[in-house]
Amino acid sequence: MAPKTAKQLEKAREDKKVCILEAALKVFASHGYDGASISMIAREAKISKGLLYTYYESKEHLLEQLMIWGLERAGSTTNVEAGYRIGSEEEFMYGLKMIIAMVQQEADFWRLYNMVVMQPKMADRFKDKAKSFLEDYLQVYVQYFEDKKVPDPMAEAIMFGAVIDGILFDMLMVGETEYPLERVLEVVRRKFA
Amino acid sequence: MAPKTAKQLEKAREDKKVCILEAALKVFASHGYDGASISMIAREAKISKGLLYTYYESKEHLLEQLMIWGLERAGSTTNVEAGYRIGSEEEFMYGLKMIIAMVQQEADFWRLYNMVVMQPKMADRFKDKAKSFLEDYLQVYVQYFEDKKVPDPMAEAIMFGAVIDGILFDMLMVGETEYPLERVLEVVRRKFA
Amino acid sequence: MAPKTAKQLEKAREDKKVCILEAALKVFASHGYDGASISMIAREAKISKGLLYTYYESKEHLLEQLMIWGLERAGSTTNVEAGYRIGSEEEFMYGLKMIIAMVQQEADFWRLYNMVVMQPKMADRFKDKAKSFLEDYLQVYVQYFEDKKVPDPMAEAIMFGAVIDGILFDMLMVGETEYPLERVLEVVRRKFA
Amino acid sequence: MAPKTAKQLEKAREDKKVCILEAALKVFASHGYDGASISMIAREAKISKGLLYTYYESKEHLLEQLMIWGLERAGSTTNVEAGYRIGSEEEFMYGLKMIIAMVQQEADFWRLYNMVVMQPKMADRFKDKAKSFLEDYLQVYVQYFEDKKVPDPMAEAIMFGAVIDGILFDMLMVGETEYPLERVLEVVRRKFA
DNA sequence: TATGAATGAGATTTCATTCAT
DNA sequence: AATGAATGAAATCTCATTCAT
Repeated sequence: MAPKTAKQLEKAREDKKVCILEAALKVFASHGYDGASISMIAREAKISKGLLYTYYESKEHLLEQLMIWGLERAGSTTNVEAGYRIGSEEEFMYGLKMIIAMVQQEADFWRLYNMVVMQPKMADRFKDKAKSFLEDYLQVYVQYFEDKKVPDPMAEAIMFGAVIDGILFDMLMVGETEYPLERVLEVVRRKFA
Repeated sequence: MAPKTAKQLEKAREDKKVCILEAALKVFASHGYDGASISMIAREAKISKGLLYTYYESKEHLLEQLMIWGLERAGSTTNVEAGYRIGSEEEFMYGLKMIIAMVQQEADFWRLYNMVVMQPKMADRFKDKAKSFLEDYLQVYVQYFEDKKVPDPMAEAIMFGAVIDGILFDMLMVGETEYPLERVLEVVRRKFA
Repeated sequence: MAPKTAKQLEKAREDKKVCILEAALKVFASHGYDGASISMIAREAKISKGLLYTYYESKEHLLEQLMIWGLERAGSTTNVEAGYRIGSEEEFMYGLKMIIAMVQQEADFWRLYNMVVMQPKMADRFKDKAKSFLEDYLQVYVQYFEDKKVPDPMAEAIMFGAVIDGILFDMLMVGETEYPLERVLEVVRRKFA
Repeated sequence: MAPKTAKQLEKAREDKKVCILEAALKVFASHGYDGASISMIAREAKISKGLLYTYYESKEHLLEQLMIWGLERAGSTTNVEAGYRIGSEEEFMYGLKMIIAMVQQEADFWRLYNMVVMQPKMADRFKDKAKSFLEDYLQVYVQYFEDKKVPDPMAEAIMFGAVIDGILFDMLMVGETEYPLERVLEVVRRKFA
């Protein structure tokens, strides 16, 4: 049952690390970083506290890895990359819906992300990690608004970013089932697309 | 130190309570609810730990009073009340700037507010408190967009709310000095006013 | 309203001290010495904590005075004094009923007394206070049993003391309403009177 | 220090729990429940405060387990069970001496027991636990007195119970060395056996 | 006389982390 | 690799006592 080769061993370690990250995400998201305890996370991951420490050297380190992992997943889920170019209104709306779907799916991560960035001391430690993700994003939309010849494409893109952040924030806050997403997206289309 | 008359005593108590709230806000905002300790708050307020408990019966109660206090201040700072009606584009923009100024001034409170509402268990306990404040707000803008005859005034108002939330979120996150507020507000004017 | 003469003043102080003792008794009896707080006692006595300290210099001192006061009242309620002599079976039973009535009336005191004497450190401090009260008592019964020519009057008196203590203990424990006192006293009469 | 097999581990846990109970008993008995502190108990048990909480979830829970443990030991030490029947005066006196010996041996427990049952709030929580122990006891003596054809066997048994309680109370209070137990037991034999 | 704000020590409890097995 | 007992520091909270008014 136990993996034999070095490769299998490495794979098993990776799987366990992900399993721990998932447990940590669940617990951090519902109790906050400080409100969560290592015991809770270990219990959620169905391993002992001691073992957890062989994968992540401290609670702080675990949070850090969790943020990296979440942002990476966010980056790879949305197909926005540095070179990507939005070609049509349809593509614009499709991309928007993708982002929202991704946040809905990873609601725990984004709730945690929001909590973390609101704490200046914590935010500083993760700013770099979010930066490239956000900048790629912004650039794609600056390009889109330039193509549309709006007066101040950068400001337009920043404001569009605020729209997304605001919608997501409100949805995470009130619960997605109660939010009239379709109607709001229709307004977004009228204003931006 | 103890004033003589009952009135003065009551006044002194009130002052001290506000002093503690201010300290608590500062500490909660920068460390989060669970990350903040009563010791830190007492030190910030320059009183002993024990004394804090003659004013607020528990850490939880202190947070609750802080949320009430902050939302009340927010409600009284902005002149948005149930009956208010926005009459012109100038008034619309003025109101918007007021909100932003308020949040900038009370940045600590809004950072804390954001952290709290992201934690489902905590959010539930404060939903009622925020509800009337938010509903009054929404109603004023629904009215404004109705007057402007936009297709779906409710959705427009909700989306406009998301714009505000998004801008504020981004500003709280990156720090207000780095945020190109003027240019973004210009875009808002073009889109909504 | 305030008393003028030194005598009235002294009287007022005495009254207040008794009022505090009564409050302390109630609170100590239901929470135990360590489980009771000065705040609770002051609240029960409807005075401030500060004022309490002008009457009793410490919590310990308050307990001590309470024990003295209670034992004195017990001594004065029962008409058992050093010289007293029980003359008949009727007097014997009457005296027994008096003791029981007294403890029922002063149930709080005796509950507290029991708790205190079970703690070796505390008991030592109050042994002297209870001693004379108990010795007078014992002597009266030794005399009675001598008159009755029982084989070992001292042992008989000690055992009779145990009977009283046991009945009272059981009554304090189960609650007097549930205790079949009449029937038990009838047995006592058969055995001892 | 941590044994290997699950069985050994369970055994070690059980041993440690008993070790803690013994320490708690000692400290509770000499300082009372509220007067005793977790620090004192941990020090007595030679473990850290923190560890105590992996065995007992709270001070209250520790007391509860201590009462259960003590009553169980009392029940198993005396050979009085529901079906047992006292057949002779010798057996009667033997049983009595057994009870007294048990209480002498477990003096700390009974001192604590007495303190606890004197506090109405506490007593309520332990009444059920003591009930079956006491009822079995009572029943055995009711049977004995029925066999002896005394007028009111139930009252006789209850009074006999009071005798035992009284003797034990007095012994716990004055210290067993000073109590003329032999002579008093001789009186008991004359009256009841 | 009377108040209750204020303190500081200490209470109960939690938890990140270590380590023997 | 895996466990969870063990620790110690720190958290929340309580309370006897003092003191300015």
